[in-house]
Amino acid sequence: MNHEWHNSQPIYRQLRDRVVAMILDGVLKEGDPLPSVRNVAAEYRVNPLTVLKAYQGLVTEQLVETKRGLGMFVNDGARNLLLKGERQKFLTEQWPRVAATIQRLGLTPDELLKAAAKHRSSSNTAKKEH
Amino acid sequence: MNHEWHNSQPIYRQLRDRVVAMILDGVLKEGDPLPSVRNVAAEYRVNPLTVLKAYQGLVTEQLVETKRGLGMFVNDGARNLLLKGERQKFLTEQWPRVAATIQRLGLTPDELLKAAAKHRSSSNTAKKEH
Amino acid sequence: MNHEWHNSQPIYRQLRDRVVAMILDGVLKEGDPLPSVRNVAAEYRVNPLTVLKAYQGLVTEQLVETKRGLGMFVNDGARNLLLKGERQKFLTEQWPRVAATIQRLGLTPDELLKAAAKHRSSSNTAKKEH
Amino acid sequence: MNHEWHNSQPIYRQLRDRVVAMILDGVLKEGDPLPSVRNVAAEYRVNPLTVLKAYQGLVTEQLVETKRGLGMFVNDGARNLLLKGERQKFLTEQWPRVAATIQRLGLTPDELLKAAAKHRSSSNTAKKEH
DNA sequence: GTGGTCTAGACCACC
DNA sequence: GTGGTCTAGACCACG
Repeated sequence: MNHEWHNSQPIYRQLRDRVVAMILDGVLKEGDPLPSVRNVAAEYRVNPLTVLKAYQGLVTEQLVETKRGLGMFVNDGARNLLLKGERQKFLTEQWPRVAATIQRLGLTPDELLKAAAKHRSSSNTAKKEH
Repeated sequence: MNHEWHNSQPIYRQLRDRVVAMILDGVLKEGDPLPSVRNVAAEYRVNPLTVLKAYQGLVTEQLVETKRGLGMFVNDGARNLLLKGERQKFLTEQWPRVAATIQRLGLTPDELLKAAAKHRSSSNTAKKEH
Repeated sequence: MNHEWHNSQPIYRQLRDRVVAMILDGVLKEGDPLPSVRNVAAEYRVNPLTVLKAYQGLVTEQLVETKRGLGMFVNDGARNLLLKGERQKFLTEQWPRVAATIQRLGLTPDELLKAAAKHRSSSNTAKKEH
Repeated sequence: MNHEWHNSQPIYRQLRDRVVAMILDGVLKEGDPLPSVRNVAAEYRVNPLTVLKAYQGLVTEQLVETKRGLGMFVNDGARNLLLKGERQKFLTEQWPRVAATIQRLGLTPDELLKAAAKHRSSSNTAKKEH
């Protein structure tokens, strides 16, 4: 499988978002171990330091904790914390601008739904088993 | 009036988007001159070079054309070009990720509309006359 | 008729080149009056000062001279002066870079001739009577 | 080695053309990294911003792509893209005027070839190994 | 180490 | 008055 980066965002940010998505989607449950830095680095052909930086961000967000010698694990309550924090951030920071753009471009709900559906298919390769 | 920058995006990008919005909203019509680099720089208390960079981006996007010694002017067809290009870009690049987030956070259309409405009020100060 | 400016070069330069071309082509003979500043400005929808600047350049090049109250006239020997000076300038300044580009792009004499022929047709509107 | 600027064109434009030439000549192959902004700036004794401007132009031309923290790299297909684009641009924009001048000055192919040959010798210092 | 953004200030060409 | 180019120097984010 080939991994693609949208270069608009730093890689470590994209890695962080990826993990967050996995938690929200229930792919990673509380108590589960995160995939090891080395593995991720190898699979995504990225510098291990970059992965580490992403993971450490998650620690300061209190979403995961590290057990020395064992690895990093999803914290209890991580999912709820995320649901609260991310909703807030999304609704106040991201959504307003997106909504303005939608209106400005005169996009109909129909077009939006169609576009969303089309792109969803390309991203469910790794998601099948939950 | 006070101008605020959301520091996530570079200023010149925000300036560019501002002009694009004015064209899409019909505030700037085709053939109209853009506010001069110096004026914008003074009003927004920004370095002229930064404004220039934004404007030159618009030139390479063929939205704007410069007449030597006179200033920069909105090109014919700029609005249509924008409507086509920006819709395309938005639907394929920005929207899919936003839609995924919405679904992941379990946000309802109701919440979205409410949030959009709340933030719209803060931005219609200067827009009254068309 | 519509006049178009290639904005890569300043207008006054293009005006100057236009007159030079007319002299070289024999459209303007020695002793002939140059079209009046006012007329040119009106026809080309350009600021008269811009035309004046072009004409004054020709004076310092000793190609034309001004007779107060009468206008500006092509000097004796202007054509020969041009043939010498322009050839020299063209062969040392312009041509070497053009030749390099031609070689780099692998353009054949055939393609060049065809392209030249195609564009010649668009410019002989004003040239018919000599 | 001493680097000279022909002051008729802005430096950043000359830098851009230099890179384009290197791609066309095969000195820079697809996937190769461009010399770093800082290095070029130092070597040519130019402000880094100027080099950056040249490079960013290449990015918007899609000839080059930047990898965060690593540098800028020649895109796949850059050479072909150039061959198509530059030929087109040259034949329609530059060549017609040059051809007109040649004809006007009554220059013979012989004179042109001689002039081209003379200037070629001054520029093949660094090109030997491919 | 890489590129990216911004500032302050100078100078130029053009209209 | 307009935009355009360049410099010098600072600071930042990224890998």
